[in-house]
Amino acid sequence: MSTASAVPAVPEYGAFDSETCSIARTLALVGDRWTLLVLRDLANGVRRFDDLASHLGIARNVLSKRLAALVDAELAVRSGYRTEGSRERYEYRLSHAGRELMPILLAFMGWGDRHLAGPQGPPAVAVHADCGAPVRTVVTCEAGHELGDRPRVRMRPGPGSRRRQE
Amino acid sequence: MSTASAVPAVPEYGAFDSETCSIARTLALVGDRWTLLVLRDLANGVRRFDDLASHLGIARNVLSKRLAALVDAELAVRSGYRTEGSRERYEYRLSHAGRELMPILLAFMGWGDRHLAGPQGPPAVAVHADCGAPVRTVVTCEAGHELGDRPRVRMRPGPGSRRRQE
DNA sequence: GAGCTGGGTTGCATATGAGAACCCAGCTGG
DNA sequence: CCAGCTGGGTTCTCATATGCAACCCAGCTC
Repeated sequence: MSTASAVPAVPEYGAFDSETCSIARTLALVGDRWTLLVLRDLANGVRRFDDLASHLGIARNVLSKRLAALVDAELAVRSGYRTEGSRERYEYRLSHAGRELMPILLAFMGWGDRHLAGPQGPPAVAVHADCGAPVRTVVTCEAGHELGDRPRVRMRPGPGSRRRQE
Repeated sequence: MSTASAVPAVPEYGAFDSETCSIARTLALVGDRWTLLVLRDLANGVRRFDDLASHLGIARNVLSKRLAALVDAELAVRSGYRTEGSRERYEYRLSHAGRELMPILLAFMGWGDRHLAGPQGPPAVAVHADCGAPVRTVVTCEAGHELGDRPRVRMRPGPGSRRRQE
């Protein structure tokens, strides 16, 4: 059963705690089946409960929980608004932290465009709001190299690393 | 209930099908609570069932299904290997397409580093395997602009776009 | 005062996940 | 030549999450 695996297969990496990892921590916030899609729609200006529910096809109770979790995590902000001749209603928008998730969404989009688009091409194109040119995510290193589609990357323990128990 | 919402709140965007979207399609493959973590570990060289199960803390039946799905989607490859004095065993590695998911993982990591790392700093640092310098993901446009942490992006329908039914 | 609309909550059926036990093939040691 | 170990799973049961439909409520218009 290899419990503690005295000699782990990948010593440098395997010895570190899986949950103490920025990927795992971020996924704990937004890594379920719906949250990233909710964020996508919020990023695209869909702000109202019913519009989100109907555009996403998500169950309303689930949407309710997701939105509450996003507000709780301060990735989204719920605020009241009122249009004339109508009582106060509520809407959701991304917070600054939430908007910083955009690169993640764009990375998903880039991969899907390259691997899952049919023969007709990608269903949507993301463009720079200022200049109108298509955008993409690239991986670069601080030495200025661009790492390409299959970046060769190694993980090193950082200052906040924690060894695995047991 | 606003079913078809004759005038959708975000006309240009809301009229398009939510599932016909590269983000949604990619999430359909890798967007559950475990798959991206499995991919992270595969990317870091953990290749064996027991090592994955014990490092991730994932239930073995779930790991089994996730790996089968990854192999099925050709994001991972299962192959036999044998060490001397031992029968044939199996291991999993990323395929080329799977390795191209790295930018997504790095985007998650970058966000978590900035928003969820404790006072001690990030738990791990991703470095360029060739030069050792830390890497990051950036969003750029084809006109050469760098879009920063909260990229201002607009979605336009692409060649493969589909309008929403009903 | 009846009905519409936005923004939800409640209750129930089903699907997915966790956790532990079990299984099987082939090596090795006694 | 059989017991036990190891890697790589499967099977079982139980808990949680999700989907779906129905319902609720407040304020506005008619």
